[in-house]
Amino acid sequence: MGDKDDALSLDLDLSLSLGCAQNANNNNNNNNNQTPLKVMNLMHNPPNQSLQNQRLSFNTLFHFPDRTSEPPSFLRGIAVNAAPPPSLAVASAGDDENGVSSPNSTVSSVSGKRLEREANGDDTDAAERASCTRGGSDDDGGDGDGDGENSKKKLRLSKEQALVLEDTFKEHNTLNPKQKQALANQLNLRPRQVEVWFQNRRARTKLKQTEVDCEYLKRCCEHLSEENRRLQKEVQELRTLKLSSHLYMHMNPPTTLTMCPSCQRVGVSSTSSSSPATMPSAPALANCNRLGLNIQRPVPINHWVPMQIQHRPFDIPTSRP
DNA sequence: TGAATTCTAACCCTTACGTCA
DNA sequence: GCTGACGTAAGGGTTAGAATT
Repeated sequence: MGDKDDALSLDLDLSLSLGCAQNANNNNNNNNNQTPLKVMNLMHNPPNQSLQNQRLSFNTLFHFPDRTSEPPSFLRGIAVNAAPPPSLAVASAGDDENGVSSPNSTVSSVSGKRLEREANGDDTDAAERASCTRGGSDDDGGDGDGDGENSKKKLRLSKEQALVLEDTFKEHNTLNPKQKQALANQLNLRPRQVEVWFQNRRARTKLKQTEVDCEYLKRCCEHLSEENRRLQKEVQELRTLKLSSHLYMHMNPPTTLTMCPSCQRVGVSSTSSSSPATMPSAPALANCNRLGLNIQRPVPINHWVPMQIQHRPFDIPTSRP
């Protein structure tokens, strides 16, 4: 019974996928666990697509325009934060030159990678850091981290900054360096801060999407389990029918049985004269049909004709958001 | 032209700080 | 005031594609 096996394998495959989905938070770069998002991407993409294509498909999924476009117009001309006091700015710049954390730089130990980054592309980083602020709302002033001691002091973005970042993220979930720099200038932040914010924002989006995907796959699993049960029941019924039809093999094989919907009697439409007396003949049923009841239900009893089990396409139980 | 190397940007996991109940 | 949970900025490592040699 291949159909039964197919149904079972469907069930099994989905269960395996769900198993991966529930380990979504445990994956890392060194293994190839398929998070639900990746699973969903694999459902829509050929399996040999690269990770880069998956990243691109993320943009496609959320209908983001290309990320080389200019910043949205609403960013222009918005002055969110005031510039820091010159003394602070000078002190910060000086600290950075000495490799000491600035009040706004939360770096306690600047990594070589970070130094690389600053030495190469982000040549304006130091200047940006010198001019960036803690944000307009939480300038408590008493933090006392201007000494750049040991621990990394956490910068809290202001509501205005977060709002602009959020709006920008709705436009593009990734930024090219040009956009990043422009946004950083706009918000008086370092490009690195903008970059980190977008990275964390993408992670949050992905986490939420993972949760949604997990729920979706659960529903799919339930749906397929129910379908599996239904198919198994159908297979059992067909087996029973097959067994009972063996009895008719020893009789003169009528071609069809026809049940009169009005009198519920079954007629044999055959030329054989040995039909049971208890069954009405086909002409008798034809009389019933003349009464306006032309609902005949032929019952094929030739069990050697393969039953066509309709494989329905995988219909989604509920609409996804 | 193809291989090796370097650069860059994105991703991921983790850490640590700030806030709040 | 202390504490644990939670949110989030940021550090560090990895990876893949592009650029360069």
